[in-house]
Amino acid sequence: MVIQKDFFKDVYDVVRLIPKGRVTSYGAIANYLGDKRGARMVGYAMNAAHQQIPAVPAHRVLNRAGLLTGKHHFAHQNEMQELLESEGLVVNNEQLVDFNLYFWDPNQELNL
DNA sequence: AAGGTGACAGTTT
DNA sequence: TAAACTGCCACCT
Repeated sequence: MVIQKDFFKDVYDVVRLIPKGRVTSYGAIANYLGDKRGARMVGYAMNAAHQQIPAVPAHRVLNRAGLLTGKHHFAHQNEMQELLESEGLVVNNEQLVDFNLYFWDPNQELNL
């Protein structure tokens, strides 16, 4: 498949809009897309994010608790944490410190 | 064609 | 208060 469904494309677009040093949650993206129940679909979409061009900053997308649930899907399991730390964020035991502080809500920031 | 899985989230016990 | 279960919808076998 050359392209992905619009839902996936929209997910990637939103993720690419996340500012450097900020993070968001799957549910927030799903909510922005209007599918509050589609949080799992967002995560599934991210599963194919690695083959998207330009690369989608999937490392900025965490779960509701701020856990790096998807780090296992990266080329290197520490890649996600390294990238987050590279952006000035702090990760402790698979969890982002002050997740709420760095949280980036598309519905709020994009002022839908 | 049908069933099972999954980078989540909300509700209930 | 913390832990566990169910609900959801698209993709894969």
